[in-house]
Amino acid sequence: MTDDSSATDSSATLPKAYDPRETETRWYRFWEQSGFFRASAEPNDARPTYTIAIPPPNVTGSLHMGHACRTTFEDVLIRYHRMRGFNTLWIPGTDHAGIATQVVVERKLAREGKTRHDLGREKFIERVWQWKAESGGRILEQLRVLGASCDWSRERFTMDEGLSRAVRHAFVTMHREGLIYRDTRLVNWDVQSQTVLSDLEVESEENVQGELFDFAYPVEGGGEIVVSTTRPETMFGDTAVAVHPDDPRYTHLHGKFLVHPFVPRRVPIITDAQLVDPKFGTGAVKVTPAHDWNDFATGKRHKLEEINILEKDGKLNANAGSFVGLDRFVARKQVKAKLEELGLARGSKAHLLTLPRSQRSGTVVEPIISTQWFVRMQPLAAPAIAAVEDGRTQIIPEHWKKTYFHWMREIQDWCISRQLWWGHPIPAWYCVACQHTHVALEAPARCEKCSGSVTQDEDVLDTWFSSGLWPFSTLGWPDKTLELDRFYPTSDLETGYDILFFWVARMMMMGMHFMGDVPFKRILLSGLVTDERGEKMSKVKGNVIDPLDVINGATLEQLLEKATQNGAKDSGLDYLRKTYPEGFAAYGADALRFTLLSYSPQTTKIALSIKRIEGHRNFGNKLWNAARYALMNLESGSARATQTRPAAAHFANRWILSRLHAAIETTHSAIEEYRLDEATTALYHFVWRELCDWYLELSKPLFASTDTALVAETHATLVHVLETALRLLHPMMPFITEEIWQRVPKADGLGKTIMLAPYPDATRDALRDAAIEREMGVLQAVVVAARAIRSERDIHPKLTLPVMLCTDDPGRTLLFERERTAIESLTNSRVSVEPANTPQQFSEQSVTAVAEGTTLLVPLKDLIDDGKEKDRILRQIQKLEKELAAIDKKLSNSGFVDRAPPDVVAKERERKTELEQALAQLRDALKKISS
RNA sequence: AGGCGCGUAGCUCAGUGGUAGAGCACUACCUUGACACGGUAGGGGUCGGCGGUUCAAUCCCGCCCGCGCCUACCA
Repeated sequence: MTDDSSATDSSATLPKAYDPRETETRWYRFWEQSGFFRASAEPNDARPTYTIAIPPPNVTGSLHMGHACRTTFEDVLIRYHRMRGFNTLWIPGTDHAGIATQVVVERKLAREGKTRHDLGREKFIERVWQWKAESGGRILEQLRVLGASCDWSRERFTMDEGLSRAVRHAFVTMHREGLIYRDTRLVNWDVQSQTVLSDLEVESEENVQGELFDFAYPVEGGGEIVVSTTRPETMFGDTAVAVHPDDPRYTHLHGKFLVHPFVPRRVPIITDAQLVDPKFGTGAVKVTPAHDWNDFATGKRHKLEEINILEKDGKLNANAGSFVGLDRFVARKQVKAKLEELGLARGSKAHLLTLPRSQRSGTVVEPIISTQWFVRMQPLAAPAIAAVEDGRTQIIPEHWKKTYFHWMREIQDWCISRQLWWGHPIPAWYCVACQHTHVALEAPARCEKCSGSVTQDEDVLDTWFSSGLWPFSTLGWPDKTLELDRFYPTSDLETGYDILFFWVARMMMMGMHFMGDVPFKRILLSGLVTDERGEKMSKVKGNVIDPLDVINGATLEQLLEKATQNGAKDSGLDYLRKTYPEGFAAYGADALRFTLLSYSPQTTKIALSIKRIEGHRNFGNKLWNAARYALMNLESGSARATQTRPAAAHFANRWILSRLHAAIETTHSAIEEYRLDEATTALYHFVWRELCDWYLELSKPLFASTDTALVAETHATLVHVLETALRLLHPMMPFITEEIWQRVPKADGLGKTIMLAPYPDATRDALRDAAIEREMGVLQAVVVAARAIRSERDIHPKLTLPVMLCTDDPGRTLLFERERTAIESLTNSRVSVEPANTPQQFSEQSVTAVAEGTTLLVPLKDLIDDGKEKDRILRQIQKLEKELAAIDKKLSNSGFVDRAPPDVVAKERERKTELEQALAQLRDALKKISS
């Protein structure tokens, strides 16, 4: 804590340092209560629309950096378009997040010593809704803290009535069209959550150190055949052993049978060239059709029996004989032991394998045979592929297109039923009497075939089924609404690349299918936010950075406490201690936003650095102080911001208007290209380096002038540039810009809020002036050179020095004479403009520097150390000689002169002349010292 | 195994076929009436390696090394 951070300066209207905490909530409340976020539903509103459907966060979740990142990006696009006069709609909402939410509630129940089965389905779902009521909406409050300007009046939830109706409608329609079907096949089973999973919900853990276990099956009538397996317990489901048809080792066994050592079963030896690689292991493969993907296919080829050996909880069932009731991993050990005992074990070796794990529970997924609902994907994928191919939807960055196409072209049918209780019930009913299946929007009273009674399918739909409809279900679909008509297709979708398949691809398919048009025109895929080491944030690692802690501040103790609560390991706590010994200051939402925006969208990893956030907090403070300076000076005049460029004649004023022009244009094109990182760089540079470092400094002597017209012009320029810069920055830093903007003196009728002010326009707000910029370049070079002399000589800033600017160039002479006061003010010197040959005539000892064809001469009789001065000049000479040599080499190369573009050659020649001139001047200076 | 991406200053990252950039960190000096969450001036890089194309390569192409991710397979 700095000692006087909250102190106020008596002479200024603003506190010395900007404190975001109180400001941010205050302005957000004002915006929301004023209805500024609302999209227009006016039937006659002719403005173009700009729409984003928010990626709905988990309703019971809380904000993480990934959300913060996307939300900020979306908010910038929304605010930018709103300021540009679009009818903008940002639809907020939440997802019911089936498994995730159910697991959380089950865990809470477990703490009471109960399971969901103790409660029963109805009571359990009540508990989930209760939990949703408690924690739901928290995450939306957190989006508000970030400044998200969503149209909250249109907030949706994937399980609310309207969206549930959309889900039923989609299911029934697709079923009628033959795109949804029910089938019995091998699926991924999560024994912990006790539900089936889609392929995408299975993650593979690579290079796990496992064991390849060999054992022998006795052959009927004598002999044996040895097989290898990583899952010995599955042998209860073995219904064949396969060998390669051409493998001579096993030819004599073709057609024979094996004796299962544990259960009364004859196991046939089959030949299969597809399954068996004779070079692997023993060349003989046990076949378990009910529990392995390849074996399932093999079983179908050979019409093998499919024997399920697992209960839903992963324990072995009655098919495992005396092993019944054992957990799969316990069974594995015992099977091996028993085989040893029987003398059938044939050794084992270490083996690297890939384990399929449930994305949710982390448990090893078991393939089992089960009856489930599926979506036929190929017919849906085709139009979604075409839409990206022909550019109706653009993917940014473009390289993700390949990944999208690859997945879409190899797409597998999607298992959409889940054995959960929390989710959309499947709108299917089965006749108790005749088993007939009814799929309908509402429950049928009785079976349409036999009039028997019906019961509803007990399963629910995969969460992603409802989120796939999000871009249009939130707009009222399946009804034909004004909103659908106006806002579909939406404009941009911003999300993490990790859910490209889960969500984005499915929205594309659903959108094309139901709306006949793409759901969004652009897909913007952002990277994953990691800690500063580039490691994925995880609760166990303890490296999770909560956006709210960054915004509101947190002590190290608070960070450690939170990490501990989340189950962080000691190494994680050490990391926190080491990396953030001081905790976080309250950097504010603006600083966090600006930082998240500053990372290139091309990158797949956003290694969030707190130092960078701090730097952007400092940037906000810089802006704040620029405003303090401006407001303080404006008090003495009557200048008002008008949102129209003032007529400026003076050098400094014209220069800043010219730089403003560049800043506006760069920001504009950067946003249009979704390069918000470039926009932040441009704005940072403009505000700090150009506005503060140069213009504000140049304005100081102007305000001291007695020329009242000049002072008035400078007032007008200053207030205009400040007000425009605020508007330019507003989408990225909404809070501080509003806070300052409200205090800027403005002409009447400029509105109540910066967020509805027009976005700056280079033509209206600024004026490019290339000649002035060139002059300023000369002035800056001379100033920098003079300052360097001071700095290298350790001359105290308070000491005013004489500086001679020696040149024969009439333009420069004029410039230096005209801007003498500016140069003097920027360098604390007394400037005189002299002829170019002055150094030769100057007999006193002096320090020399060369800039822009001008020799700077600073007579410093008492302050000069000849040796040091000589070294300094020599170093400068060496540097220039090196550059000159490189240019000479190029120019003496006929290939370059003949074949390079003429302007490039001309540029090199020009630079050569400059260098030669500068070198001559430096050598003169050197000679003078040496003599 | 295939695909994609990455490798640039101590750190985090931009970038370009024509003299290598930013922020932070670092060094020195400075509390000057906007700002020490600051100012001024500095130091620091054979742009992962090797070849090729080119007048010219950090950038384009090929190979290699290292890292990350995705998809598939693994008895």
